[in-house]
Amino acid sequence: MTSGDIDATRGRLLEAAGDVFAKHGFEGTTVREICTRAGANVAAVNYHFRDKMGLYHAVLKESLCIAAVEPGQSKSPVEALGILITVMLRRMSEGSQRGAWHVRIMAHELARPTAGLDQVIEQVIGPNYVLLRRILGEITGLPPDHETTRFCAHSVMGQVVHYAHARPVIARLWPELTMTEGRVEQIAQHI
Amino acid sequence: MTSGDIDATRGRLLEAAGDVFAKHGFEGTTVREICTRAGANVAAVNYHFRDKMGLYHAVLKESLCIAAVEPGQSKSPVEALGILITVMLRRMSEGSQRGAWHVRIMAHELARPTAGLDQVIEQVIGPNYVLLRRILGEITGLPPDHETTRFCAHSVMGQVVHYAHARPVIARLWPELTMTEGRVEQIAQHI
DNA sequence: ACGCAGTTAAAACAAATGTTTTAATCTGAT
DNA sequence: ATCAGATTAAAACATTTGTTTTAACTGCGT
Repeated sequence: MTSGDIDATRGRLLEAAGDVFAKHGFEGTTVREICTRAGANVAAVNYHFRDKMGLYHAVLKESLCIAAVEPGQSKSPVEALGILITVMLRRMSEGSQRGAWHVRIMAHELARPTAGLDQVIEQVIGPNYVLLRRILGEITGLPPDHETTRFCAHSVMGQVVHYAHARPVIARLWPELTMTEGRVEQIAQHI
Repeated sequence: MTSGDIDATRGRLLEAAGDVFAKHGFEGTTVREICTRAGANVAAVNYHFRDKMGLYHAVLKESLCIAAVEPGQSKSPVEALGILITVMLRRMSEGSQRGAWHVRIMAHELARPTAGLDQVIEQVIGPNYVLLRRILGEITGLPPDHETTRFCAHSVMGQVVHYAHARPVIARLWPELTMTEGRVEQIAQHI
């Protein structure tokens, strides 16, 4: 099994690890559960990746490369802002898909940071942050690194991630809320 | 040691447990670390509280009773909103004090909910939620359970908790930000 | 002094976890 | 067919975890 279906078990390991890490966080997951899900042996993790930590970083690298946001630039700034918010919201609201991994993992990293936090910030949050500030700067007429622009950016990010991270709380406070396209207009209206 | 300094080790246990649970979450903490910090024996946890879980709930009950927010009602709605936001922000920005426990614990509960989540929602978040909606309803002229009012409440809560939960991220995105009284005016301005 | 209930200390236990080791199995080229 | 290297499987290891057990200690009333 050297070539052809390159590393079937390695791929299954990554897939299972993404699910379990997203659910339980790094410390909370056991390599045995990952291997059971992947139908692999316990030693497979230490063979294909070096560590449990090596597998974690591999999962992050895999799930982050498809997470960058880059909407078209042809629209007006306010439209671009709406598009960006929509994209972020939609990405964070994806069910249990691959794209939702880094959101769940992010929640765990916020509670208990590991070395993976810098990875996520550098490759996903940072770019989105500068893009958001650029758009907001165009809207307000202020430079992107102005204090007010930064505050606005944090307000937007705060509201967006709130609907992703605080979902269990929101579900209890407002059980009737369904996650459809009706929220993008709310956020767009709020600015 | 039946009376007088009622349960010295029990109190030390609660104190240490609050710190460690806030740092590591429920699953991440070991009863041994708690007992070491408290200068108690390993069996002390199972003696004074029933379980590790019993200690966890005791910590929550202790740290939640001083967390309710109830500002004076004599001001105008917009002033009340400003006061409420200020109080929430200040409470969440407290250093490593007792009052900051439930914020850190909340971050862990969001990432990995346990039975303690309902406790926190019921005793802290829920009351603040209805109070916030009442104030917002007075401002907008809409009923407190109107859809728009709820969205506004979630926007406010999202921004507030963002500065508390996403602190490690913010620290990397905007290292120069210092947590003073300069933020309350920002949030108050944003509404 | 004695005993008694409440409390603490030390040791042990069973289960779980990350990792390693060692042997088996498979694949493809010679 | 055979050999070498890559991959998988099974078992074992050392450590850590929550919990229990058993004995020692403490203060206090009789």
